[in-house]
Amino acid sequence: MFILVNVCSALSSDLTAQAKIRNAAIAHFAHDGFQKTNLRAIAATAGVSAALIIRHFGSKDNLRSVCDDHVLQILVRRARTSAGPVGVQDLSREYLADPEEYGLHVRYMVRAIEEDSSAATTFVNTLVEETEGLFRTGIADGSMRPSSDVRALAVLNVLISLATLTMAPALTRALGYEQMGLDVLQRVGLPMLELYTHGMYVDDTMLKAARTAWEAQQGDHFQRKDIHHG
Amino acid sequence: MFILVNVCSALSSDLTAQAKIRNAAIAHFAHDGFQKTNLRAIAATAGVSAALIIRHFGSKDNLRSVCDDHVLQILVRRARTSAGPVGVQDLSREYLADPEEYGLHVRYMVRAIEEDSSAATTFVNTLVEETEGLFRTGIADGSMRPSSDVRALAVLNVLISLATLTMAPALTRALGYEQMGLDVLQRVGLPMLELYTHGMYVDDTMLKAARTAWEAQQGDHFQRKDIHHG
DNA sequence: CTTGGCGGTGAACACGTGTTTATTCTAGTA
DNA sequence: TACTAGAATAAACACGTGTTCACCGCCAAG
Repeated sequence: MFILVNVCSALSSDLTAQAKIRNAAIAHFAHDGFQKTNLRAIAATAGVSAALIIRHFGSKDNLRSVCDDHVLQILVRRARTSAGPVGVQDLSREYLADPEEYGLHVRYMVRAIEEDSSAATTFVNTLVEETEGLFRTGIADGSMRPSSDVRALAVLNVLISLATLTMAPALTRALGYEQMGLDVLQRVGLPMLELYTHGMYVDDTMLKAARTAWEAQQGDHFQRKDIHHG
Repeated sequence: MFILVNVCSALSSDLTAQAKIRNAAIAHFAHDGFQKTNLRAIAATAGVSAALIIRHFGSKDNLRSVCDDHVLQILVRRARTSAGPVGVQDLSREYLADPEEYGLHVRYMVRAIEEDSSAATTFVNTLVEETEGLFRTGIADGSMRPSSDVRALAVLNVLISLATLTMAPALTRALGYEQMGLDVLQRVGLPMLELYTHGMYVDDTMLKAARTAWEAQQGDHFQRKDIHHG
């Protein structure tokens, strides 16, 4: 229901059954996540039977990887071409600008990131790559400060941009709004830009302290127990 | 398996069955998420039968809410007492400092945030509140720059801190590391501190542009279609 | 007209999993 | 010892869901 009717425009016409299924699956995965959507719901949205999905895609997992590839291709192409001037919160701005198409794909990727699928890795890497390039040119032409670690800075920025999407509900509520919207985004975007232009500390006490502390720690950091992940 | 053996110390002793089940559930929910863990796995870790879980907690959902309350209580108390000087990446630092106990609870909360449970809202709100208070005193004593919107700045900071946790796998890989660890955290932490002390733009071109653009847009922003969420 | 491939379907199967039920074990008490 | 309340369990149940299977039009080729 809900937004699923919106994408009917993308599947009501004379598309092939495979495309209809794929689009319906993308919509459902983006809206409910991979695990929570069942094949019968996808089938209903696509106007086919559940058996046909298996016939065409073999399994639910394979359907997912096909959707991954499709969304990834679209988003990556879009990320490469539309290298905006800021490049930081483009993602969230475009997300709100065109909820029907772009928003669907971005939401799909957000879900993929949360579930840590392989497509998410490629997507994040592409974003980092583009951002890093943007930063390097910015530093070269003098519009940006030089950084000790451009790569890490790019990662940090992508992280922040994506975080506003993945944690949109919590963020929205924390600011007292009901629904994510342009107002919420501007409310967060302004401090973000302020942070980007002049930071939030008045001097470099913290920075120096951290630098010396970490340099001193370099000798024994390897004897720490590592932490397991996923 | 994996980290679950680590928490055996917390449940192998003479705890009551309810506590054993609760701890086992917290470990499993933190490690695999709510949906992917089944009652029989929790029962096995706790050394009891699946039926006993239902007997004591009524349902899986209720068990979840009990775990939510328990973890929330611990984390909130800890957040309130240990108001560190920086307050920004404390979370991730403590996360790595004590993976066995604190890390488990933080991971639990990260999962709760991803699944957007009600406990996550309370937790995020608490963090934002604490951070905002920290910022206001920092601004008052002159160690921090004044901000046009302290609340939003606090939200932004909590967002960034939590993002490094929720997207730890993607972040780690984007920097070319195998596993999250102190090295990764320092690699991101340094640019973060640099960003916090002097920003990354050399002038306020972007900031001014955004400000004027948004002010001009204030007249017609309400006629945009809103986006639906979750 | 028959035939064979192809897109498509409904019903059934297999299995994981939350929950229920009947039963057993255990400890405290008279 | 006998009894009872509650803790704990194994087995069964209910149900959702991915997948398989037998079958059905339909349409071009012979």
